[in-house]
Amino acid sequence: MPKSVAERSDVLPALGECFREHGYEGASLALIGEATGLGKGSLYHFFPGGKEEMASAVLAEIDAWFEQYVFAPLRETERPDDGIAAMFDAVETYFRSGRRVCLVGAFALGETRDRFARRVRAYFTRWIDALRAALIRAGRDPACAAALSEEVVAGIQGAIVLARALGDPKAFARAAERLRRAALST
Amino acid sequence: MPKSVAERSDVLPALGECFREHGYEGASLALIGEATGLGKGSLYHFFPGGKEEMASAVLAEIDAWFEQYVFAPLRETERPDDGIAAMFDAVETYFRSGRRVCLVGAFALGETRDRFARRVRAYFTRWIDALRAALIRAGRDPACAAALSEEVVAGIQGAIVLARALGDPKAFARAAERLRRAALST
DNA sequence: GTCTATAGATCGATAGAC
DNA sequence: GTCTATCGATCTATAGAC
Repeated sequence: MPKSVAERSDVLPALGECFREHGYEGASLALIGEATGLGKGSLYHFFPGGKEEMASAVLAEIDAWFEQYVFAPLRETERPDDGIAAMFDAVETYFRSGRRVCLVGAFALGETRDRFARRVRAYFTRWIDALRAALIRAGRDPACAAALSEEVVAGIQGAIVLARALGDPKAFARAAERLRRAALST
Repeated sequence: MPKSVAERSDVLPALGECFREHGYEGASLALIGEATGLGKGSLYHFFPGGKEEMASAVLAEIDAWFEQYVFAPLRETERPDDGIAAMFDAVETYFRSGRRVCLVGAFALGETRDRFARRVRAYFTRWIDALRAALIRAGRDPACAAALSEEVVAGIQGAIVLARALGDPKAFARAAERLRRAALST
């Protein structure tokens, strides 16, 4: 009996890991099929647009995850410091202390930057905007909040690069801790 | 008359830009031939190891460039603050305000991380070590210098990611200016 | 040293049986 | 919905003429 997948969203996690692991160009349909356990026929049934639609769906899911666990807490938590703390908790878990790359950041740096430029820009814009608003609610003046929000988001991306380059997850943890203190010390 | 290239080092700049532009997997030999103006025959004459040797040679050249214009000034400039300022000047020029990606960082994030892992790690280790030593010479205590050197190098990488993602070179400039002040304010 | 031609493998994508 | 078979294109790499 052939295995059946209820919805295409069921394969998105494996799809995401495959793109994270091999990059957009490097993630061949053979590797994707291996990672998802699906043949090409099934993959094209779920994603008629092929690999580009697969990557786009993964980016949309990442967007939704960050919206729920990072951006929304920043915007909606009553005490802004709680939202900021929740952001760091979520981010440190999500990126597994730098062992897991940020697919959006990797797409921004890599060969795929033009193909998904709008989605990539929207992700970072919303992150920075939500963090800046929280910092302002926490009592920072707008200019400081704008600079600090960029510093934190860029710092997290840089920490992932560094941790991967050094093969040292602790480098990510150190940077995250430093950024957390900088963001919370009003 | 067929054009002739004196040495393989003559094609390394174009080769580097091609890898920066398209990534390791994305830089096909067709694109590389177009970027360098050389046919496959010539490319394999200079790089018998194929694409992997091409990328390795590019990384070696990048390493040498940073050794000369970034690491050595950090280590050897008499007044450490001058070395640190020279580092920021060189880096801001080299990365063209974030319009040009760091190939080493991109390789660290991307699909190619294992293939060039040693070279990637060595690049970042030497950068951080040289900066940390300069900060200590400038009067910082060792723990602070270690943290700050990681912060600066990761911050630069993150600033490149962010500037590319937002399509806004000013985001790189702002981050570089902030990091420069943090590194120089003893 | 540079080129063209091409091998052999793999790519993304499609067709059609079940 | 899932599979296998297969298409044409493209890939890396090689061979050999000049």
